[in-house]
Amino acid sequence: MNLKDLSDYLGLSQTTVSRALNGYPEVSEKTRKRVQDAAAAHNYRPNTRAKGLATGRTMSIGHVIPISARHEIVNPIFADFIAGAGEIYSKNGYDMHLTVVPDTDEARVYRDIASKGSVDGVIVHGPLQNDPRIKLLQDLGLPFAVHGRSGRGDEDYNWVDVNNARAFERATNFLIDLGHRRIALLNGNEKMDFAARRRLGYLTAHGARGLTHDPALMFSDEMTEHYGYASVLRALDHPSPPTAFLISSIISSIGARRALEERGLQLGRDISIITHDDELSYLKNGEDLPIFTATRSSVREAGRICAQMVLDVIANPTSPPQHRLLESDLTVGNSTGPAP
Amino acid sequence: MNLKDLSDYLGLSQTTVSRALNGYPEVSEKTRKRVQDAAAAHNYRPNTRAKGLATGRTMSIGHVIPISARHEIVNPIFADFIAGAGEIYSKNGYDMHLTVVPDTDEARVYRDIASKGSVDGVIVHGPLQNDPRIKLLQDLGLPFAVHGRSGRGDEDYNWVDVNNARAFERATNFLIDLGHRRIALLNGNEKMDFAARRRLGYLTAHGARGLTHDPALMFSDEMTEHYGYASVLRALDHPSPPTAFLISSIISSIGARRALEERGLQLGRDISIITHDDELSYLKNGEDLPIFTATRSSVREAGRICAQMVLDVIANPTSPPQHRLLESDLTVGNSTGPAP
DNA sequence: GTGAAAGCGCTAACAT
DNA sequence: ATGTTAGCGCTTTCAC
Repeated sequence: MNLKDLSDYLGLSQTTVSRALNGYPEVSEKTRKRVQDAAAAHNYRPNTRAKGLATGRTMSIGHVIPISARHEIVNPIFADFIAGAGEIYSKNGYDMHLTVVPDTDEARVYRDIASKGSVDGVIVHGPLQNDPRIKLLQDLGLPFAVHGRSGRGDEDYNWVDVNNARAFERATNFLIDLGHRRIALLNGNEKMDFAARRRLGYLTAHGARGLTHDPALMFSDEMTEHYGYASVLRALDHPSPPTAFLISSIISSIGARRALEERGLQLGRDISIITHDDELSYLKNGEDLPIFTATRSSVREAGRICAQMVLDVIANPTSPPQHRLLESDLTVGNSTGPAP
Repeated sequence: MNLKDLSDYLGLSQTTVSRALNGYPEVSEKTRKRVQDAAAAHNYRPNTRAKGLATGRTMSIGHVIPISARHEIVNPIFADFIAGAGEIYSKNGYDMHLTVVPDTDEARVYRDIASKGSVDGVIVHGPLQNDPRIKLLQDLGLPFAVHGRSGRGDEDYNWVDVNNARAFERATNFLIDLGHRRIALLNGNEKMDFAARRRLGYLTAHGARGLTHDPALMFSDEMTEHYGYASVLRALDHPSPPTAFLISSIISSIGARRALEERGLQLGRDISIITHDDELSYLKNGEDLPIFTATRSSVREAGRICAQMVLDVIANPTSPPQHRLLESDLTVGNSTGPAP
């Protein structure tokens, strides 16, 4: 059932039917009602492509997901973010367009997307420090918002980010307050902006307390289970091993726990860990401690905000860039204890 | 740059340019070369919507992701599956179209998708037992493939699934062989087909050994961290607590471990757990044991297979339904030990 | 081997 | 308040 069929059936012109359905005021209420009923009865939906062609808007937003060629991992955070963004899109009649690319030829994909005219805007995932994609998108004139940031010069594009630096500064301080002096950092890949900021927070806390950090206890890589496992073993093999671990991801945390189990170390007694993204933090102690984890639900919220941002830019292309720095909102407390 | 601009520039008709670019044989090689070079130089990409309108194919596949209204969780498995599917799509010039919906109005979304003509086919995620979506899609005549299955009568649609029943049967047997007699099952929501099959495998193993299962040790819900945490605590509070846990998801496994830590139970000594989806299984013991986990990489492979299936159906709509039952391919061994 | 023209399903000026 | 008409950018007959 297309517009022509429907209008033939109703004995009206396509125009009138279209107007009735799209809420134009010049249609008589009686006609509108008749049209709407018929449309509903015949399950009519305007063809998206035709509508897009005619209006010049696609009503869809692109998400480009870079995949490391090296590892078979996709950050699970992504799923929650998508869920949040999806909510906003549905609510506004938008679709979501996903492209999965090897991180090697991302630029090409953006160019494609722009010239194929398949989306009205784009969300950038997993920004690196000084990510070239941002300039590229600006040059292409494609509306976009970034989940995260990309180094300095954050003023001239739209982004939503959590305060990673502060989160890790707080977490580190918390462990220092418990008496820990050797704190290992299992960070993400520090080419990624979020990981660089986390590292910074970790270092800031050390600096403020006059503590020196030990590079041998600082790890950086894609946050797989195996990485968590292997890094913990390496840290423990250090002549002067850490008494606490600060872990960037729940997935790596599993590997880390496995390694600690193997070494017979009991959490909260022999060793402490704090894991970012760990939803369960608040369960163990109800105390109102400072906060530093970005949980699944806050990632989802970030998705909502980010999606809304692109829609805003599309609606009003000349408005100034928007920024949102989210503070995390859960309390500390996973398997942490005083230094042994 | 569109077709008209390009053909004007070349002094050719749109027809010829289109033919040259789409590999039609009647174009002279000289012209073709000239056209291709110009297209590349000007970064020309045919407009997707216009092409779609003209050909009647959208070159895009829809993925509909149901979200529980109740919980803020999205199965992380999804991300890996998407990654695999995305690879296949890119390779074949297809796009991926994502719709996130509250599980309450999924049917409407499928109807929308079908009548809006925005995709050539669909992948069904997270099938329930006797999922009504399958009949709906068959009625709508939309090509589709299911990730997973949907109860009995699996013959008349396309699916890719892992052998969940066998996986859990093996895992249970493995624990029984180690001497465990009280094995708790932390299953997913048993309305979902995969969870029902896992339960079945668990029960089959008990039945074959003449053991009775204790319903008080069998849990079923969405696989959140909190669910893992709470279920383990409940199981341990049982007058006759389990000596082992079989856990359906790595996310719940984290909660479970947290609970065990709190009770001071040491894995592999006081208590055993085996977690489905745990990538690290093979690390601890190199032994060549039977296999039962679906890992991230095999989920990715499932995504590839499933995507290829829809493309096949689209290319050849009359071909008989395809089925692929994947056996899992990693060895046992996470935090398991003999019964204490 | 190349081009003119119709049409995919819709919207939006421009009538009336 | 309703209809006519001309596109949106492409593919595809049909003609030369």
